[in-house]
Amino acid sequence: MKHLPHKTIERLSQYRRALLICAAKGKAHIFSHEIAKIQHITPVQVRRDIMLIGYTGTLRKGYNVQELIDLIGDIIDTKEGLNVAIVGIGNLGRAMINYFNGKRTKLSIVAAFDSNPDKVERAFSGVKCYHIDQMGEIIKNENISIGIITVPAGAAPEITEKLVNSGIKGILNFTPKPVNVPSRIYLEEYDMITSLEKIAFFVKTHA
Amino acid sequence: MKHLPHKTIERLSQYRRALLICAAKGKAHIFSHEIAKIQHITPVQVRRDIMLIGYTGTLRKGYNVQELIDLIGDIIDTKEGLNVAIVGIGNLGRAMINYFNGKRTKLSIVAAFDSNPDKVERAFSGVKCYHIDQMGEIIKNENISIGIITVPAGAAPEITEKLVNSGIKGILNFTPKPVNVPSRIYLEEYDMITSLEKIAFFVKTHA
DNA sequence: TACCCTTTGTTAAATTATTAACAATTTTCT
DNA sequence: AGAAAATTGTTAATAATTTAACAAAGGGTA
Ligand SMILES: NC(=O)c1ccc[n+]([C@@H]2O[C@H](COP(=O)([O-])OP(=O)(O)OC[C@H]3O[C@@H](n4cnc5c(N)ncnc54)[C@H](O)[C@@H]3O)[C@@H](O)[C@H]2O)c1
Ligand SMILES: NC(=O)c1ccc[n+]([C@@H]2O[C@H](COP(=O)([O-])OP(=O)(O)OC[C@H]3O[C@@H](n4cnc5c(N)ncnc54)[C@H](O)[C@@H]3O)[C@@H](O)[C@H]2O)c1
Repeated sequence: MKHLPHKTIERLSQYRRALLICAAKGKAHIFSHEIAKIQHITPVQVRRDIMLIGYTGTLRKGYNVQELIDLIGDIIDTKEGLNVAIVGIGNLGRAMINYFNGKRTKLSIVAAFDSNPDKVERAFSGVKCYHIDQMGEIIKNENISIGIITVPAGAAPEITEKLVNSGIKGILNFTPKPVNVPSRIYLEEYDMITSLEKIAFFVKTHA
Repeated sequence: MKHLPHKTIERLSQYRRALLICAAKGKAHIFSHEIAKIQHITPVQVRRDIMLIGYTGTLRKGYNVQELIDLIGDIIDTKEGLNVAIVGIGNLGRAMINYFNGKRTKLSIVAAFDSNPDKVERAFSGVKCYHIDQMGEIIKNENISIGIITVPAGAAPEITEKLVNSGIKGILNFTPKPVNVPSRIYLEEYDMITSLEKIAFFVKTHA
């Protein structure tokens, strides 16, 4: 197994999410076309992705759900797990913490930061909120490697810089303001408006 | 201008978002490399996208910001605009309404739905919340064509079906449960965990 | 004027991603 | 046993996307 395509990594994450649900329902084996149905893709693509990670199913029986979950874990997760911090405990930040909380063992939100004194020193869905000035210290002490940005757009550049200076390795930016990071840092950005506008375009052109 | 690639549509939406900020700052012209810098892509890609939509800049002066905004609008937006509904007024739903509110003229969230009686008949960031049972009626009356799903994952299939039966044209699903829709409906799904796991993978392999 | 620099627009090449095709194997059925 | 059906694994083909290459044009400047 050499270089996994970007898109394959995304799909593996999604397969695992679906597989965990199957496992919870007591399903022991799954066919490529079942995974495909769930993810709205083709069975060939599923088989190809699984081939790329070197896993082999059983003919006419499909893939062993638990084995596949474990293997995807070996690829995506690190042994000790990675710690995550979230900056900005507004509506979106709270939604994210709340959603994430307790979902993953290998990826955990261990700290929150905010500048509003009403929020610091409180816990949100079990995650303690610190003042933004403590960021450098906490990120180092808690060995945090990923930061999620959910502050107002105007504060994004400043927060990004703080995260970078604190030694973060990856950033997920939810503000509509694109931020700049050194190339060693992996940056991912998401904005709902792009998703909606894409839908709008296809609704329009398909009409 | 024939078929615009999927990816180009996404980027056009992002360009416009950035261009609107530039316009607000009073910037009249912009170079391909400036747009590229903001979006973390190459200037060639920007020029190519702009070529595909048939716009032409001025040599050594760049693109006219307002013209480009307008043209992207012509491509993505419909003349009268599209109406959007959001289902599930929890943390995430409120974050989304609040973010979206007042941002776009051509795309507006005109109704919210929830099953919790404490939430119906109230307004959230200016959007009125109706009971889920009124969905069919309101979607037709208000001419809503896009639905955003932010209910608990378990309720996603049922809500999807309701939206489909109400005649919705496009769906943006934020629950971690992939849903099924007829092929005439454009579906977009987003899950933060995929983003985070992708970051985790690249942080791990780049280390 | 002649030359250099910048920046666009476009075609061509390279890369990445998806889909198709099909052999191989196991199970089921007759 | 033999035929039919289902399903995986893999290679080959196709399609989509990005990147490179470069000509053309405008402006600055010696
Ligand atoms: N990408 C998306 O789809 C999407 C959706 C909704 C919102 N958003 C964006 O996410 C961000 C947060 O949205 P929200 O609704 O949670 O906003 P919010 O105003 O509710 O929350 C912002 C939080 O950040 C804190 N904050 C402000 N300045 C800060 C600073 N300098 N340092 C640390 N903390 C600071 C505030 O105290 C507040 O708690 C906004 O930028 C919004 O535009 C993005
Ligand atoms: N994609 C992402 O990145 C992301 C992030 C956070 C949360 N989520 C998901 O988004 C969803 C909402 O998250 P949240 O934190 O806002 O949850 P929440 O519990 O705060 O809100 C859910 C809302 O849906 C309403 N609801 C429940 N059942 C309903 C039904 N049958 N019909 C109509 N309304 C109903 C509830 O009354 C509540 O208001 C969850 O599925 C969560 O997993 C996704």
